[in-house]
Amino acid sequence: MIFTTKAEYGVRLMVRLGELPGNEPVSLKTVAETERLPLAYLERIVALLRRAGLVESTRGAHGGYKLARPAEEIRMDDVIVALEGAVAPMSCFVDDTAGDRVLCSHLDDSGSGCATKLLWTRVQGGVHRALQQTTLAELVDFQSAPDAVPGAVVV
Amino acid sequence: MIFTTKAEYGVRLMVRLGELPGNEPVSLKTVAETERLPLAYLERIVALLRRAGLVESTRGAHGGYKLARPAEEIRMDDVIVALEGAVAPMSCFVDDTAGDRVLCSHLDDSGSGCATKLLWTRVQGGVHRALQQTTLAELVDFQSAPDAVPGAVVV
DNA sequence: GGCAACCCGACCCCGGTGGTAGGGTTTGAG
DNA sequence: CTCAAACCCTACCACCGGGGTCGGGTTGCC
Repeated sequence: MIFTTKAEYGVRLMVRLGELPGNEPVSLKTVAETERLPLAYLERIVALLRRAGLVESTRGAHGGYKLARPAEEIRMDDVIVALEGAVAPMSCFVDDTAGDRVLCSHLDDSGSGCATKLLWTRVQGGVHRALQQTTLAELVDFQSAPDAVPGAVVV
Repeated sequence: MIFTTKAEYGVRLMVRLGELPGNEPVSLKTVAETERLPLAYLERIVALLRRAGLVESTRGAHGGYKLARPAEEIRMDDVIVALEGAVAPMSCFVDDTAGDRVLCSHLDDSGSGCATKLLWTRVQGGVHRALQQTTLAELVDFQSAPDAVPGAVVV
């Protein structure tokens, strides 16, 4: 049960963008070097963030990327969805974004839903809440000063 | 971000075992047929549950499996760990079972931990709590009578 | 116009998931 | 005592997605 490196790298990229004044765009090359990540791969990852409207790009020489919104207003929920697609604990889980209905595809029969449905729903809820209640700004603060952030998981 | 079918099949197996009187062992063949799962694969899965002490087996003719403890006392946390190994949102996550320390392996440098640490820790906490607060008995009840269980995710 | 950057599609290697095959070994029933 | 039903185990395999690379294109400041 893991996120892929897309999420890891993408989040680290976002944190980098979030920890500086903010108007000047940062080149991917810079990020790739300081974070020691493969540049070509990062390019594909940042494309996901751009299409999701989380970062903005300026092309040409001295171009780069910057956050589309201030870090305080970016919920990690959105970031992860942009990077990984809808977060679901099981492949048969399709959540229409409304948030309550959950479908289990391997049900050809009628009657009682699969027993695991309840469990996966709760797990998904737990992940969703954790992601939604964390902002990019918190991660930025955490990196510059660990221990300073009340690591406590939301109640 | 998904669990594998090991978790899915294993949980369904446990639910089957949990929904009957309980003393008589059930043969895997029966479960495989009613759940329409491949028998040979189920055998490998149930071995994980047995080694974890969650089910007991009786060999020989008319043998089978039964729960080692009443369903009310089985937390899904234990079941998932037995089936999938330690649940971690990111491959570099190694949690010593104490529960608080989290190590991130791709840190060769000193100083500030990777920024994503805070995020993965919270996600892991969310999953852990969801699994720990759900008992097998709840799933059994849910299957026989959906809607009857307060689907609400723990607070 | 040249170089630095963003863009994009095609391609590739590898490990793990999700099985199957084929054999044991235990034990109740006839 | 024998047979068959069940548990048990190891070895093997196909496919797919993750985690990249390569090579080129397009923009636009100096």
